[in-house]
Amino acid sequence: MNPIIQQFKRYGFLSSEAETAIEGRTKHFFKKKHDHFLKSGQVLSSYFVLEKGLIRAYFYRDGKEVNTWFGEENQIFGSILPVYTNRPSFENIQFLEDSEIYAISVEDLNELYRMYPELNLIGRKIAEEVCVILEERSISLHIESASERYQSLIRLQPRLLSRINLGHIASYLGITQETLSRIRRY
Amino acid sequence: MNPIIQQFKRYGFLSSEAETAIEGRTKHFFKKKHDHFLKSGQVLSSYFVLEKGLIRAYFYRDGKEVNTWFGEENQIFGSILPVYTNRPSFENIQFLEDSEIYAISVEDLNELYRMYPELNLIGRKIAEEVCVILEERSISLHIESASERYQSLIRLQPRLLSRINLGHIASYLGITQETLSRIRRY
DNA sequence: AACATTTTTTGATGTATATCAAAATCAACT
DNA sequence: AGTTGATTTTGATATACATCAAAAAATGTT
Repeated sequence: MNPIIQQFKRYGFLSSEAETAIEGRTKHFFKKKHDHFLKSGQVLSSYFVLEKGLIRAYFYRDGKEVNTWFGEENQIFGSILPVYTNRPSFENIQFLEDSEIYAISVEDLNELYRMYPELNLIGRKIAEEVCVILEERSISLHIESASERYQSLIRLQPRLLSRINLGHIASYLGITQETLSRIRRY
Repeated sequence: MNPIIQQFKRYGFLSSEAETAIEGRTKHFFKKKHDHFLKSGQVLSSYFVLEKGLIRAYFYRDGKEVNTWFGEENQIFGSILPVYTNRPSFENIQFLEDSEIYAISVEDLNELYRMYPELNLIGRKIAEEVCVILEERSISLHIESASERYQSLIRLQPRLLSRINLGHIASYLGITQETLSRIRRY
């Protein structure tokens, strides 16, 4: 079954008409490790679900990459900014493993919101869930030391550590790779 | 006119029935400087609009207060967590000036979502806007130095600085008051 | 297996910010 | 206006983390 529909159903009721309409707009891709799904400023971002694989979102700051989040299987993602403003994201999204992905474009999503207003409840729940996650992330960055942030990451996404190299993790935590290496040594 | 309705209308269409229902559930308070609107764990938080005044949201960490945001006139606030989970917030909300406030409880809001599903579009837009703000805040905490965060705050909420003492601002920025004082001296 | 490349660790040193203590300034009240 | 309490600034020192350089370990390739 289409994993976008599957995810949507976790948040609220979906009529069979809406379901069919989503089905018809869902795109299915296979991507290789290191491929990019979105390049900032180029494409209007979308909601998507990783059927298999691993992704990171990052942006550039002073010519260097800064990771903002990692995505694993069976979650729904997408930066909210394009959905809210209809402008492209500043984020790039790259696959860190060979991946299989189901996606729906922002244009299609907004059309679906118009055609099936019931979808707005699901959209609201998803956005509210993202708020809760972002609040936690802000608090972690606000008050935790580097080592506490590392512990928080282990708690929230334990499987990441064996799948991603230290440089990417350090960038996500807002510290250098050297500092992360020393933190792990204790 | 009821400022909650006024704010809602910025995000989408409101039927006159929904408008009347919101009107009937809106509460109007006057609060003194230093009063609390919400104490964490006690009351289920709500959406509200400051007609006049100034508020801060904070929580405790190791017995010390940490400010998470400040609210000024003509914005809509409320922590999303209780709306999403139906559980009380960990945040306290305190008035920093004598204030006038219009509020709607989470229970009432959720009832309104059930009675007038059209409201979900407005709720979605509000949650999406909060996501965008929280993303900015996370990035600021992630990559900016203390002094850059201070500049960001000046840019986003310039009027705060003359209304709030340094200790509160420093706590929001995640630095000590002494460091903020030195940053301002240049 | 040997070589090249990437990733992780280690060491030496620099910098931003914290901590503790006290002085200076500002605001509130009689 | 003078006294009291709160807020802000200043100074001395400590700590967490960054930077730069290089070694060590792991991984990929022929």
